[in-house]
Amino acid sequence: MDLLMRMKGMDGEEEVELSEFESQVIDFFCDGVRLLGLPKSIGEIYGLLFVTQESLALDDIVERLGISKGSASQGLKSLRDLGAVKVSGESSVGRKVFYEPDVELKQLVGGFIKEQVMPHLGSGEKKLENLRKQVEEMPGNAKSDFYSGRIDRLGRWSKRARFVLPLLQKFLSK
Amino acid sequence: MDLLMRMKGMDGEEEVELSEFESQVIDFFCDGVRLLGLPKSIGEIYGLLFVTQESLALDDIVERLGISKGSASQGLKSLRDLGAVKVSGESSVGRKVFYEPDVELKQLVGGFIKEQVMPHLGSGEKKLENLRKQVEEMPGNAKSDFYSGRIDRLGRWSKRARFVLPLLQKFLSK
DNA sequence: TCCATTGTTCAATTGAAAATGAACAAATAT
DNA sequence: ATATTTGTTCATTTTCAATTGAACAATGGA
Repeated sequence: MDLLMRMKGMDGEEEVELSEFESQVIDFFCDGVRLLGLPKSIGEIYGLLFVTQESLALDDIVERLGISKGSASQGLKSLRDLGAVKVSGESSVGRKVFYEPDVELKQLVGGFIKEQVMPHLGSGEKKLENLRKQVEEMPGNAKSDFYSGRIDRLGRWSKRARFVLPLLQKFLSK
Repeated sequence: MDLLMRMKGMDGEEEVELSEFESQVIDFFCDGVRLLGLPKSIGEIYGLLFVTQESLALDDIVERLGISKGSASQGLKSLRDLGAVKVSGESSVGRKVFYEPDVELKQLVGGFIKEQVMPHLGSGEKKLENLRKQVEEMPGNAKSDFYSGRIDRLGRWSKRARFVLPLLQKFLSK
């Protein structure tokens, strides 16, 4: 790296304040992710990518949002897992990675369902199975009948969810 | 209130421990409400009602769950607002109110959509409208075109949500 | 090789939201 | 009237998850 680039590196870290418009769009996504029970930083990062025409690297995100590198790294990891951001091809400099948002609602919802909802549904069903066994081992009486009915109902809820979630995705396609 | 009843009141507050089965069902609902971004106490209260054949009053809930009266009161209010619990008729003693759970999935999901999702959707649309105005006041150039496209996209997301949510409820009915 | 750049991990800190508990209100019974 | 039961409110405390920041890889360039 030559002198010129080093100098650019030194004072090139302009604290590029977010415009009012950018801030408001980012806030919009912060609200959105809170509704989904995700950390605010994820909304900030996705919001910044959404409102920025150029793809951004981790350092850009850290500088523009004023968050820590750790937060940005973890947030980007979550967003990658969710399929909400993708790696842009135009890297070229070293191993630096640039990100851009996936802006297709269907993909976003699909990723959320797959990563956040399905795992919970699965572990819930395991717990249900365990509960059902406990009921079967109880002495048969009015109370165990009541419990059995409740567990049955939970089982039906679970089935409905597995039926409806893929449908939901389908209806978002077009 | 006579002496007998007073005495019953004194040692009638048996710390009725939750059975292992009851605890596990309650845990099940705690996990569930966390996924929806609601406080744990709401899951506990609904879970207790769900796993109890008799309808319960606020004091019963406080005693059996070992939570504060304030928590129970607020939790029950939320659950009433969500339409997840209803007041049982069989009160009779004073103004004491007994609760039982609504166990119809369709009702529960409907209440959640109406109380939690729709308000957010509405306030989001107001923000969007405001953002669109800001874009219209920008000097026309490549950047404002990009912004305009993004805001359009968010508008379409919102429309899709309003279309799909009622559909979701419908598919849970039977 | 060795230094600079880029990114991850994780223990410690912080902060936002939930729970507490005491004061208060409202209704009923005595 | 007065006391008791029942329930709500809200300022404080607690809790737990998100964030930080420093240490640690891993890669690439000089």
